[in-house]
Amino acid sequence: MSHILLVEDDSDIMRINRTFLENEGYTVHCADSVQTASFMLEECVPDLVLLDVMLPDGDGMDFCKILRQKTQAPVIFLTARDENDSVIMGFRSGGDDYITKPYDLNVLKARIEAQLRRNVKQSPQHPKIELPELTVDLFAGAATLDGNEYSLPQRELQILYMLASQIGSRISYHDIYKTIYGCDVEDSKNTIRVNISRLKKHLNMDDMSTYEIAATSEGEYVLRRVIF
Amino acid sequence: MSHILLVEDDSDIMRINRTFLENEGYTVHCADSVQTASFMLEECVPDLVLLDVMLPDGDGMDFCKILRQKTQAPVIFLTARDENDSVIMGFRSGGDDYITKPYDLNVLKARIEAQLRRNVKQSPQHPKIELPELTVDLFAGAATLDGNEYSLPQRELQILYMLASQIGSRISYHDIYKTIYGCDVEDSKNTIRVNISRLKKHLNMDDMSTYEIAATSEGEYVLRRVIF
DNA sequence: CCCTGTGATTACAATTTCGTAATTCTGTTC
DNA sequence: GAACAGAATTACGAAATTGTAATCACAGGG
Repeated sequence: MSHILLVEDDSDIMRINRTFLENEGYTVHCADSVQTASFMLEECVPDLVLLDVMLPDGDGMDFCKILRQKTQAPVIFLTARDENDSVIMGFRSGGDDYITKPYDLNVLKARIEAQLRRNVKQSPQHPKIELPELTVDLFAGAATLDGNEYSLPQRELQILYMLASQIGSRISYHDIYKTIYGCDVEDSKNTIRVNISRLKKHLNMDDMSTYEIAATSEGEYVLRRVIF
Repeated sequence: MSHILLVEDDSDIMRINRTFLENEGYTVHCADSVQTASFMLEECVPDLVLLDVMLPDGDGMDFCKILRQKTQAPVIFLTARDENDSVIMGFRSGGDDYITKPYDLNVLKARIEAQLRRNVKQSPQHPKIELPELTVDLFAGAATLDGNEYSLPQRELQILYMLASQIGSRISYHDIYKTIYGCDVEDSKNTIRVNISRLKKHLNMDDMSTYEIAATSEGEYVLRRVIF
């Protein structure tokens, strides 16, 4: 279940919140000052932070900025102030929500759930190139062609990625080599040639494939969609 | 230099354009019908297409849609019509510009250059995670930590990518294994552990690094920014 | 102080990766 | 057809990758 870091200097409020949240199934870590909270951050890893704005040894908003460098966990400010300026400052310092005291515990619960929901739905969507019948997934190190998936070694994947990201335009040996290796060498052609050959074999590219890698007479390669 | 595919059925206009463009240093491929143009596409790989809307054997806009599946080269329509509907149709079918006859050759040149410029500036920007003092580049297969660049093997890169994309939140062995291998196995812990150990070594992670990979007592890992 | 369990690291070996070089293929010119 | 050039593929071996298993480190409990 989710871990919540509760930063609050009023011991009554802390106790009430803690009990309530623990009953809801959360693991609660408590701190009553900026210093303690900073220390706790080293120990626990919160999924969400409930942060009082007024703390004995500092401002919750300043703490929020520091916290933001460590985690992207949502921060909900708890405060007595409800002036617009304060709210704006809260959001500006990286807060995700702002609840003014006194508040209903079920409202608190609902807002916590909303924040946690938002955070999980930000599911990892890896960068991918998706063309009809061809995809290139850098994270997975794999590509699909005509419905089949093939995992590819780095060099081949890099080349395919470059070609696919500029489908239909010519890319020189030179450019490919430079992009992949960072520099250029006299005899870069052969290396690229060999790797493209390997790529084609790995992908089972043949006359029936939807795509072909064609070479121009000027030392360039093109990925092209074959239309029958 | 750039290759231009010129599709135009009026032989006078074609000749004039061709001569002019070749003098400007372009390589020009000519076609006088949709069929010829389709055929030429198999031979040449244009960087830009000049397309007459009215062709003897079909509509330039239909051809444009076909062409779009093969290449993202910019398409400039050349036409006598200048009704709004036609212009809109042209853009809708995938065109990038629309020039009405008669036109000044230098205007044509300027528009061609503008399109080609737009296309090169779309330079390849690889997907990257960039945090302060830490970057992860899936394309290059490398990461930087505290100013030093390290190239990483796939497994370690995948793990670092997952951790970095959710800095400060806990990720279970389970999740990591499932994301990387697609399935989950009974004894997934060890594999992940070993790879994280290797990752730390590759990155020269120590007490002085800006980031640390911490394990929780619940079988999870967290990437955290260390604040001194 | 010795177990013991768990996490971290190291060792090892099968496999993969990948640049270089050799060979084959293909089209062009004479 | 021979000769050639350049492209494509194959061959090869050094190096890297990576899952598994063994070992080490270390805290908690008897």
